[in-house]
Amino acid sequence: MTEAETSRRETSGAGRTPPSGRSPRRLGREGTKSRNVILDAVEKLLLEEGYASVTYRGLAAKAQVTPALVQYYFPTLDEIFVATIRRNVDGHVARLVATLQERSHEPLRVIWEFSKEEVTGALTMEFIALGNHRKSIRAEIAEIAERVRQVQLDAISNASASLRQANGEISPPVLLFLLTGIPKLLTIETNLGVTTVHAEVVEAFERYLDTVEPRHKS
Amino acid sequence: MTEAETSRRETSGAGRTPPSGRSPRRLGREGTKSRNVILDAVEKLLLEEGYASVTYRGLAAKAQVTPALVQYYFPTLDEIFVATIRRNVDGHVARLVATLQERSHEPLRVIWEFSKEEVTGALTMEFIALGNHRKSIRAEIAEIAERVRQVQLDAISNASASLRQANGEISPPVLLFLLTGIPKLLTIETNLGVTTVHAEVVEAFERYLDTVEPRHKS
DNA sequence: GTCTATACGGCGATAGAC
DNA sequence: GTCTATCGCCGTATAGAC
Repeated sequence: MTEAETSRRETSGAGRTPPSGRSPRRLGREGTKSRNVILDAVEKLLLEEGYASVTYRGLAAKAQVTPALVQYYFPTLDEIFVATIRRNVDGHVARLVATLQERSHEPLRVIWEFSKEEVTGALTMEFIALGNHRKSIRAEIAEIAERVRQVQLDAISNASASLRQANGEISPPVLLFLLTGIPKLLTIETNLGVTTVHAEVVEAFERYLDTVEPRHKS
Repeated sequence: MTEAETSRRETSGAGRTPPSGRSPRRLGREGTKSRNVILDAVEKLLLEEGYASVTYRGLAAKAQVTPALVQYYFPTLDEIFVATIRRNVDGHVARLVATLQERSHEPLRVIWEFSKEEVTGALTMEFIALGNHRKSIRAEIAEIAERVRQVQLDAISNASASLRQANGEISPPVLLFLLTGIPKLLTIETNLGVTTVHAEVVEAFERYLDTVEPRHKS
C-alpha cells in the first residue's frame, strides 16, 4: 500500500443505471491472453496499493491496455475481484490438499502453517475486507471458506484417532476454528500496528499443538 | 446495511490535490450544534448502510444541512470518521472501566461479555474495516486498542492471584488476546454468512472460563 | 469475437463570495 | 459560519470500428 491513496474513498458514481437486470452485453471468454494480462495486473495492484486502487483506469494503465478493454472482459469491478479470487484460491486449495496428504500424520501443523502463510500473503485479508461490503464477493468468499473448512475437517477427522486422547478438552471443529482464526487475528492487529503479546500467543499455541499432536521422526 | 450500495466502490476522485501539506483552512469548533447533528447522522448512516454510504452529499441530506456545511466542520471524510470513533469509544471505555470495578471478582467474564457486545454492535467492525486502508483512522484505532488493552490487562492482573492456580497453562495476556479476539472472529465469519461451529466455540470457551474463573454467589 | 471512444451522473476536495 | 461554483477523478452504459 502506497501513500498515494491516503485520501481516497469507498464509493462511486453508480452512474445513471438503476439496479435493473443485467445487460445482455457479451464479454471476453476465459483463457484469452488479454484477460490474463489484466488479472496479473490486478494482483500486483492489490498487493502494492490495496483494493481501493483497483480502478478501470488505473488497472488499464498498469496492464498497458485501454480502460475499455478491461471493461470488455469485466463489465463490473466486482467481476474483476471475483475472477482474481478464484484464480488465487484454486491454487491455494490444491497446495493445501497435496500437503495434507504428504504429511497426513500431522494435519494440525499443516493447517496451522497454511493459515499463517495464507493470511500474511496479504491478498487474503484484502479479499476478506472487500467481502465486508460487496455482496457478490461476500458470497464468493463464503463458498470458499466452507469448501476449505470441509477439506480441513476431513483431514483432522481422519487423524483424530491418533491424537484425541492426548488432550481431549478441545473438540476438532473448535480446534480448527482457532487454528485458522488466530493467524487472522494476528494479521488484523499487525495491519493496525498493534503487535503486543503476538509472539507469546504463537508460542503458547504451538506448545499446545505439540501436546495434542506430538512431533516424531517420520 | 441496505441493498442500495450493491455496486458502490471504494475510491474517490481525489480531486486535483496532490498529497501536499494540510490546508490552513479554519473549521468549526467542537460542541457546536450543527456539528453534533452531523455526527448523529453519521452514526445512523453507518449502521443503516455501511461506511461506503457516508458521503458529503448523502450525509448532508440525512442531517438536513448543505454538503458544504458538513465540509466546513470536517474538511476531509477521514476527520468525520475519526470524530465519530472518538465520540463512540469514549463512552464505551467508560462503561468498561465502571463494570470492571463493579464486578472486580470476575474480570474475565466482564471482558468476554463486553467483547461480544462491542463487536456485534456493528460500528466497531465497521471501524476496523475502515482502518484497513485509511492511515489516519488506522492510527486512531491502534491508539484506542492499546488503551483498552491496558485497562483490561490491569483488571486481569489485579485479580490474577485468585484465579491463576486453577489452570495456569494460559498466561493472562494470551487469555486476554483470545477473550477479545474470538468474538471478532465470530463476527467476521457471521458477516460473511458462515456460522458453522460458532455455538460450539462459544460454549467451549465459556466452559473454560468457568474453570479458570469459577462462578460464585457474590 | 476483440477492442475502442465517448458520455453521464456522482464523488471528494478546493477557492472564494456572502 | 455558511453556501455556490468548479475541478479532476470515478464506475459504467452505449454505439460502433476492426
